[in-house]
Amino acid sequence: MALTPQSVTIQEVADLAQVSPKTVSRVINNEPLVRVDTRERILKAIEQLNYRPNLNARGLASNRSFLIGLFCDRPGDYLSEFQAGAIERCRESNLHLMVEPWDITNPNIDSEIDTLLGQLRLEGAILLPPLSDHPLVLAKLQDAAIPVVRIAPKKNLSAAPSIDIDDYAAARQLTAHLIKLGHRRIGFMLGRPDHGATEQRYLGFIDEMRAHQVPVDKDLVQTGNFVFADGLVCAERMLRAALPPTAIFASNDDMAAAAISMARKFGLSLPDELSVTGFDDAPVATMIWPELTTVRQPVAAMARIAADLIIQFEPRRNGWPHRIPRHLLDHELIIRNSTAKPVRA
Amino acid sequence: MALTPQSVTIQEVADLAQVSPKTVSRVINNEPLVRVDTRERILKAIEQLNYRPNLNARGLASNRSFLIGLFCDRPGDYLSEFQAGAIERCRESNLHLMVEPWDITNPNIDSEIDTLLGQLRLEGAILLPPLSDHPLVLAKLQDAAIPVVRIAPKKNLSAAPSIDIDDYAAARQLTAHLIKLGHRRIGFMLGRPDHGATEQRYLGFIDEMRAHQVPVDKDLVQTGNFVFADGLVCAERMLRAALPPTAIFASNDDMAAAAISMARKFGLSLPDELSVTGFDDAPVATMIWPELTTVRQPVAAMARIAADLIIQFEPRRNGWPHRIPRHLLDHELIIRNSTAKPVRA
DNA sequence: CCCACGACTGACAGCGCTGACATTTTAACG
DNA sequence: CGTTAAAATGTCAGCGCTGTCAGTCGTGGG
Repeated sequence: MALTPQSVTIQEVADLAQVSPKTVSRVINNEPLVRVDTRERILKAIEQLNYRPNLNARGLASNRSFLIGLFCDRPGDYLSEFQAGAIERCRESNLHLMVEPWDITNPNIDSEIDTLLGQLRLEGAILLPPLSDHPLVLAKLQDAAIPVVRIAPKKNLSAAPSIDIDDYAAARQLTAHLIKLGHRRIGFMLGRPDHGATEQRYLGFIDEMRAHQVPVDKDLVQTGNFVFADGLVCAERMLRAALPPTAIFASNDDMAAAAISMARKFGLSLPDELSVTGFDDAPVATMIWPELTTVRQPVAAMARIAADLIIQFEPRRNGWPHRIPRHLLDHELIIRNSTAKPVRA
Repeated sequence: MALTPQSVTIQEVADLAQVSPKTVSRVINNEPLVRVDTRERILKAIEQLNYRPNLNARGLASNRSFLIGLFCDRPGDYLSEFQAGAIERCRESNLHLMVEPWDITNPNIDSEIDTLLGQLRLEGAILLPPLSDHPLVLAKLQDAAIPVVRIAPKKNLSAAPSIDIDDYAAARQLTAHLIKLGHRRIGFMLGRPDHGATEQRYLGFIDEMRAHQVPVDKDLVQTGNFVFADGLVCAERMLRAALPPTAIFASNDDMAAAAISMARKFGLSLPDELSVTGFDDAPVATMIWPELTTVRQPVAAMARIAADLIIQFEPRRNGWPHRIPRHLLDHELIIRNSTAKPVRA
């Protein structure tokens, strides 16, 4: 009946530990009336078999769900656009969205994923970067036969469909915009190295610079990890350079905001003495002055498609309905007033 | 066995529609081989009995979960601090967080909640404003005997525990800070009227002003609904006034950012010609210049406590472990450089 | 030595639903 | 009108676990 190979059940644990399933159940639920040595024997069996109780069965028998709802109004400060898009699509099909943050630096991620996947049979998983490229996570999900959608992945580590925008093309456009304005010394702030977008945006920048025969000064390429604080440091280094840039291409809006903040500390008048471009069109893009020239990603749409792909997935055929492994969505170049012609000294 | 009164089952629907449970199941799952009139009869029965299939049973029988995981790295742009805190606590107890946004202007919220609660038996629900005060939501959850924790609620509509900071006291402190700097004309931007914090922050402002015998000009009190765009409008109105303020108390950081943005358009030098205070210490607070004087809320801690309360809840006794209905957490006044002594003309 | 009693464990049914398969009905056609 | 296949519906077991309640075991007191 099961679509997947039978996972370990309470009965198997009971057999191994030479007790009844009920006693195993007692241990699982931390009930008191179990002798210490019995409990230990059972615990050992659980460990040995790598047993994870099935939440549906537990829930059905005991009338629980093991789920907590976080109720809120429409997405605002608290909820990201992405979640909102995914949740909306889930609702249409009577599904629910479970958010599972994972610290990729955690060495236990392995067993934690086992626990999650062992407990409940997810309909699918949407992977945000940098998890889109995490080999272990991808492997585990594949083993569990859980359909996966990767958002903005780096490599083709998996046959799973991916969704992203053409970061490379967008970066070229943004760079072209700066060059067209007359900039020749342009600094670049890289994002987190484990995000796929980081490389694409950089390549787009480089290629467009080359195409216009504008030299790229390696001193003006710095890693800001998509973080405001790091962006501050990058910007400071660039502005202190012997020949400071007249424009900075930051790989996201937070770092762009940092560049603007730092430029202000240097007493520069914006955007005349320094043009800055961001990426993402985050809320901050229009909350600062000058407002950021940036690239808007259709984040909610990406999320919706991701959820939709999972919902459309045909488990029987073990296949995706449309054989489009790679969805490239349109981005939009948004020119605001953080970019202008450079003033010549 | 059930802790709650037996809910409607597929059998009851089958009886009413004079078919077998299996056929009802076919309708639920949108299987094709059901005659149109049979389908309609069943649909009518479902409607009439207000039947909602039990997800645990469905999942157990068909080896599914009806849950989609959204996998991501540690909370950043996409994930709010609040969620992160709640999820962390849930993990410790092997629970999962399901995010359920609800549009309170949606007239169908009633039946949507029914659907959700009918489908799965939530362990508990955390209500964020303005849902913390939504009478219908509160009533439904109470009927379903689902423990509720209300975040920053407005009224005592419910016996459920609540968690918040002392918005009133914090607003008084912030106001005192401005008055101490020498401000006498202070504008105030109200938040969304349906948030409990809105009133408390305003009252704190008013009372502190009165305590120092500083008059409050009604023209300088405007509603910005916690939104940047509205804040822009408010700020413009205030700055256009015959006697513009020397300081603006914005009820959150987004609106404070708007005030700063607008002040810049008016050519004011900040913070000398206009002091601005925010509230929340949102990311934007330190991404703009001048950085915002604001109040930091322990958001993650609040979330953690909320989840913890639900986990600690004793369903058998139908009671909360510690009889502390109202948790007041400490806030922190953060003075940055968006506030300064007013320059006198 | 027996009994009572508490500590511990097991037997068993059933939570609500669906998969596999059996059976009945309907439609199609000569 | 009979035959046949397809369509529509039903039967039944069982998903994996826990609640209830009925044991079993060991210990201390009489």
